[in-house]
Parts: sequence; C-alpha cells; structure tokens
Amino acid sequence: MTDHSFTKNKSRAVPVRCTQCKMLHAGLCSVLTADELILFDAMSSCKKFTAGQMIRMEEEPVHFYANVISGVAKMIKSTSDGRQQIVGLILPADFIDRVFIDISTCTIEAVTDMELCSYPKKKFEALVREDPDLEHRLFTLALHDLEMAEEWMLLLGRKTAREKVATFLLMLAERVPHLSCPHMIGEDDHSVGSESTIDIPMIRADIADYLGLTMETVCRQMTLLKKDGVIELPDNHCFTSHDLNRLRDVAGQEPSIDI
Amino acid sequence: MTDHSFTKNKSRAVPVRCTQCKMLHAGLCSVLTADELILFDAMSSCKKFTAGQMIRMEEEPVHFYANVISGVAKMIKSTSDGRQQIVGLILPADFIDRVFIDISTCTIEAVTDMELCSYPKKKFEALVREDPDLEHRLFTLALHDLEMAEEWMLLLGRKTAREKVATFLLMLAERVPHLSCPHMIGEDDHSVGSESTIDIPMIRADIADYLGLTMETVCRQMTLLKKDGVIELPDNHCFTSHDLNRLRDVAGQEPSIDI
DNA sequence: CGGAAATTTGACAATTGTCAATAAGAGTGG
DNA sequence: CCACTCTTATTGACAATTGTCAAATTTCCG
Repeated sequence: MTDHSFTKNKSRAVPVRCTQCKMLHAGLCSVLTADELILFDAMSSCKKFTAGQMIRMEEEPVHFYANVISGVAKMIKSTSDGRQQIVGLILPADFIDRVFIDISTCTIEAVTDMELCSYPKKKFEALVREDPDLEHRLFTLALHDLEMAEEWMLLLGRKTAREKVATFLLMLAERVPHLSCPHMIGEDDHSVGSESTIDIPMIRADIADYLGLTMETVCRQMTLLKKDGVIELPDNHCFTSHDLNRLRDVAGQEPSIDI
Repeated sequence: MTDHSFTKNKSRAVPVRCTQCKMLHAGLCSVLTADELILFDAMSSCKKFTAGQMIRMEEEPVHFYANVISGVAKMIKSTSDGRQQIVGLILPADFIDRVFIDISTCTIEAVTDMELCSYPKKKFEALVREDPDLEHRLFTLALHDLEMAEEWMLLLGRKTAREKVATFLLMLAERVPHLSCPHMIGEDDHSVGSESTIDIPMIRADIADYLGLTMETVCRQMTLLKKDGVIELPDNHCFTSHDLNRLRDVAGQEPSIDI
C-alpha cells in the first residue's frame, strides 16, 4: 500500500517541489489539503511559454489545465473578420482554463513570458470527480469568474471610454498590487506608502481589445487622466495613482460638479 | 425509516406534482433522478410574479432559488447614475440564480408575468452538497452561463448595432423556438414549416439594455433589417425570418459583396 | 547605433446617441 | 364598441463620442 492510498489523511507532508513554489499560498493550491497537494504534485509538470505564444486555440480540444506561476495571458474571442475581444485576463495564481470543457471556447495567448504548472486534463478531472470538496472549490472559482464577466458586460455595454480606462486601471491596482513585471526586473518595486507603481502587463492594443475600444482612444483617455491629475505615467508599462478614490469616482461615474 | 432515506434507490416513483409539470423534461429537473425529484418536490413551492416586479435586488441577501415554469425575467447590473445593462435573460426552464452566492450580484426583474417553482436557499444547498453528481450538473450549468457571457462580451465590445440586433434575434430564434407569449394567448402558433413566428418577449428599451444600445438605434436597425428583407415584423412582439442563414450572416459579419 | 515595434497626436469620418415630435398599440371605463 | 389615456415604437434633425487613417515620436532591444 502506497502513501497515495491515504488520500483523506490530513497529516501527510507537503511535497518538496510545492513548498518551494511561490504560488503555494495562492489560487487553487492554497485551498488544497496536504494529501491533495501530493497527488497534484505527482502529475504536474512545468510548461513555459514565451510572450505572444498561443497556449490554446478556440474550438480545439483541451489537453491540459494549469496554474499560472508567473506571467500574464489573455483569453480572446474573435469575429470571423478578425475583430477581437479579450474576455478575461489570466494572472499569476489563476487557473487555465475551465474544468470539464472539452473544446476550448477561447483562444488563450501568452502576453508575457509565462511559467505554468500544468496537469493532464483527464487525470485532473478524475481527481476532481473523486473529491467533491475540491470540485466545490472549483465551482466557486467559476462563479467568481461569472461575476467578473457580468461586471465586464456592464463596462462594455454602458461605460464611456474614460470610465472604461479608469475601471481597467483600478482593476489592475486592486487585483495585482505587486504583480512582477518583466520590465521591472532588477529595479526596486516603487511601493512607497499609499502610492505605489502599478504594473500594466499589456500593450495599448490589448487594453483596447479588453475594453472594446481602439488603441487610439485608450491612449487619448490615458493622456486625459494624466492631464486631469488622476494618474501619473512614469513609463508605458506602469502607472501610479496618488488617490485611488479619485480613480474609483472616474471609473464609476464622473463626479458631478456641484456649485 | 422513511422513503427519503433511500435517496440512491433509482426505482422510486416521480411525485405527482412533478409529473404534471411541463418543465419536468427541461432544465435542472430533466437531469434529476426520481429520488431527487421526491426531495425537491417536498421543499418546492410555487411563486408568482407579475410583469415589472422585482424578484431579487442587487446586493441583497438571497433567500430562494427557483426554476422558471413560465415567463421571462432579466438580470440587470447598473451604474450609480442609472445606466443599466442586462447581463442575462432568464427563460422558461432556466434556473434562478447562481447557487452558493449569498448576496445577489444582479437585480432580477420579471419581464412578463411569471410562475416559479421555488426552493429555500439553505435546504437546496444542503441537498446539493450531499449529492456530488447534482452539484456537478449545476457546475456544468454555470460553465454554460460563462460561455454565454463570453459570447456576449464579444457582442458588446466588438459588434456593430446591426450585428447586435441580428445576433439578438438569432438567439431568440435558436433558444426559444416556441416560447409561449402573453400576446399570443388564444391565437394559433404561426409555426408553418421552416418559417415560424418568433416571439420577442421584451420591449425595445429592454433589447437596448441587453445590447448596449439605445432604444432608437434598436428601432432603426430592426427597420433596416426589415427593409433589407432579412426579417418581417408582423407586430411589435414578434418577428419572422424566411432564411435564418441570412440572419446568421448578418449577425456574424456583413456578407461582403463580391463582384 | 539603428531598425522595428509601440505610442502618441492630429484631422477627419462615421456610427451611435440625444432630444423632440409623431404615430401606433394596449388597456380602461363609459 | 368607442373615446381617452398611457405606454411603446418610430422617425427626423442634429450632436457627440469614438473610430479611421496617416504621420510623427518614443521606446525597445539586438
């Protein structure tokens, strides 16, 4: 009888590989028991992708799932004539992509270089089906994605360009306070008290595809937000905000100017 | 020991109330075992709402879930200044709303008069947590909603007004081929061979909120589609299409006019 | 340094929104 | 059944936001 048969014993030691993983305490792995970690560790392998590489193609069969160790990816849907809409960003600690879907509904493309901790689809699913608690946690993750999607529909359908850009920057500030950025390697991390430099992990054209705008409109709105003193733009890959509440106002609704 | 303790016995009889329900073979109930039906039947109650009534308020605690027996509802998200976006339509056989979410993320409003088969939230969840297969089926439903949401993000962010309206009509044609409509009661059902009258269960303003447009733009595009012979509009609450493939073309992309 | 990629800016066009007026439909009560 | 009223839908004229195209800068990276 091997250790693996004692899957419900809570006292098993966490695998060495996982103890050294910086994502152990984030995302899916953070809610795994020691025993589950042993099983996942056993079937995981490290996959690397370079910026711009396709990770998954819409309409094609899915062969693996993965946890993001580092880097950023985008989930894209496109029309037949090539217009595209980013329907989700995949950041460190996030899961790629939806369990139990056999044919991918989106193209997934690496935005930066990426390290993934990957699991074979069938094995992963078998493990999930055997462990209702785990499936429940994955369900919860999917419900959270659904909430995000609804929020983004409101943005795409009803917000102005200015609000869209502000919402995007705010999302970055709230979701990835200290996302490591390839452009930052070797530099200090700029975090100073309440004001910190927040990384923009994608180019303007990607932001446009995420917000349902053109690159030019994104540029103009960023410039306007800068002129209005809502944000600063030290360089093209990051921004700072002196006052996130100000940004929050702009993202929701233009604060009405009372007399 | 009562019958209820034999929940895994597949030979139990379906409750009488359920056998008379026209939704028995649709949506969630269609995938329940006879035993599950007994349990659900025991805790279900019929709730009625009239057109325009609020079923659920964003940010407020959820107390019940429900299956739609008849009628249509809309899920709405709004900005602080009152612009609103419909993030989902709830049609007969659909489930209201997401399991395991304690605070509603959307306002849900009845579009027409509705009959719901409602379940107390806590009891329903307890039952689901005891039955991993059932939870898996609900998970699958949520994943389907997620796919729909992504599709709609592409529509909201990247499609033209004409494509949006065509996509909406196509969705109605494909999703609700014979949705019963209050305006049709007593009339014959118009279904004649390949051409059938498809019901539009909401007013123009709602369509606009669903497509991220204004009511006026929806009107104009409908009129144009009619002038172009893509659809006919016998009255304000329905349409017909001689050729759904034509509509499909318009919904995806304007067919390019080759010489 | 030098070329390619990304960003910014400007001038102009086009789509969609706003506002207002009119028409058509639906429900109510006499 | 008709007049009346309220809601919904349509249409027009015009405005505004955002997109398109092109050119100029800036940044990136070998």
